[in-house]
Amino acid sequence: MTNPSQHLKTAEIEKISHLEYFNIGVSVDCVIFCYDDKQLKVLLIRSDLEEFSGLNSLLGDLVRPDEDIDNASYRILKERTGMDDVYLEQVQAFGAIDRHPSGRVITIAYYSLIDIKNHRLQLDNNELNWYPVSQIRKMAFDHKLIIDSCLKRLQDQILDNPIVFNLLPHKFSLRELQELYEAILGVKLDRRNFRKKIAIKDWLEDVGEMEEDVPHRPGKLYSLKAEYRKKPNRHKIPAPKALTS
Amino acid sequence: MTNPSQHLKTAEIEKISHLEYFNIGVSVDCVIFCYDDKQLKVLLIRSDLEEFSGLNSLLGDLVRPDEDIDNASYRILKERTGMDDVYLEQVQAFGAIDRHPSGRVITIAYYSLIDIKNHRLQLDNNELNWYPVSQIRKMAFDHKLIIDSCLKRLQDQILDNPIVFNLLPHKFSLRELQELYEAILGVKLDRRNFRKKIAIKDWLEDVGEMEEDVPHRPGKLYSLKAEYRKKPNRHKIPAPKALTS
DNA sequence: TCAAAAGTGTTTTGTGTACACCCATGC
DNA sequence: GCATGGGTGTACACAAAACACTTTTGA
Repeated sequence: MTNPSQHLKTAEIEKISHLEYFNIGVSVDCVIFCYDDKQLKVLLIRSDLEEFSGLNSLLGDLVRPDEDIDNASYRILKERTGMDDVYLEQVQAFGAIDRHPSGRVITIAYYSLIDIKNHRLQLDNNELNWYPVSQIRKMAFDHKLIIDSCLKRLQDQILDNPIVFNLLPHKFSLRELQELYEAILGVKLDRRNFRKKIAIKDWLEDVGEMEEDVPHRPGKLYSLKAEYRKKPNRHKIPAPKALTS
Repeated sequence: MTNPSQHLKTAEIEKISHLEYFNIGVSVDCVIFCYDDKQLKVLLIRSDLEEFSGLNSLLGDLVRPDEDIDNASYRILKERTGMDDVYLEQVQAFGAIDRHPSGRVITIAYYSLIDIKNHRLQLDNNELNWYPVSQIRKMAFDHKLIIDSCLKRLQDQILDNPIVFNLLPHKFSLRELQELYEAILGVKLDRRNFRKKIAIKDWLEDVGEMEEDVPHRPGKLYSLKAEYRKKPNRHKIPAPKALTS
């Protein structure tokens, strides 16, 4: 056996010998969630590809060769919504061979949570619009599959991480919060049990104000404690405990 | 406003107008776990790049333009281990700009579980070897980060899905199973509580045999029920319930 | 007979869930 | 005064955790 170090090659040689493989497009697709009208909605755009005429697609773009993939998703979000301080999280890559009619394009899916009241989009035409997640059917590309994956991930995350507050205004009532959880999880929750669980998590602080202009008894307003507001918890580190002793 | 359909373009035109973006390499990296010597180990290979001389890297390869990304990970596993009926699951993409010295290469990480006793690798040189996860330090590329992510995902999954059995021989004792869980989670478990929880999950069947050649009282041997053995549960669908009423 | 692990149950504690009544406000 | 949601507590079931002794085998 010869010395392994003799087999070493430089990165440059490595690349040149595989040039034909650098022929795949990489895109990022953002599943941008908002909460509006008691529904979880996703921002979709009318596809501009003839092949998908009449169908909606996610907001996405090709990743530039000099651009980090996380930055690409931020860029798309900034370009489309004008917001840049948002919760964004990668879900996974989708890479079926024929998922894109332009050629081989692998896409990396991100989901994002934004407060619609914090930013009014220019929805001045019917190209770009919010659609209730529950009503989304056929989409361009494999985007229905991507939305489903992102929704599932979101459902998993909200149980342990204080991220849903990115979908709400700064001040909100417990009823609003509960309705949001119900919209995301697709289930009805018991009010007393819900409040108990939220209280235990200790995420909220009473802002000392009440709801106004509601046609019933006003509820207290809360906001997320500052310590949780600073940075979204990108790296979930839930210690495995269900089986620990 | 003009009719939106006038703006439609074909996929072909779309691709031609973005040709410079089809200049990114896409690779797949496999974190191949096995369980050996009461330790969780990963299959690593000595890097053949000068830039990473002396460091180990994951098994990976560029995705071919006509190859599905899931298939690419299967191909790598097959080429390296000879096994093709294995548990494989995508974790996420890693796409920092400078993560690869050859140029812009985005990688998609998979983890895999194999039974080392079911297949003896040709480890006849020191290029390819199993390393205990707990002892892995510096690696080529961002592969340490990738391993950490995959381990975390594995830890999450084993609590609800019967996947660890891919790391064990067909027949095993409850002690072996418990030691495996302990190796993956990095914690000690209580024997009685562990057995209770495994019994509740109802994954196992008694094969009616006992351990042999052990220097102590032999334990019963179990195997995973056939219904769980057929197909690994690739699409985890855990109904969110912690907050439901 | 010793070492080493197999096998087994009970108690306590915490969490999830189901459920009902009075209160405050706007109209 | 009526409709609407706000706000609160208790009882039961189940799951998690702590914990110790006897049994079986090989050496």
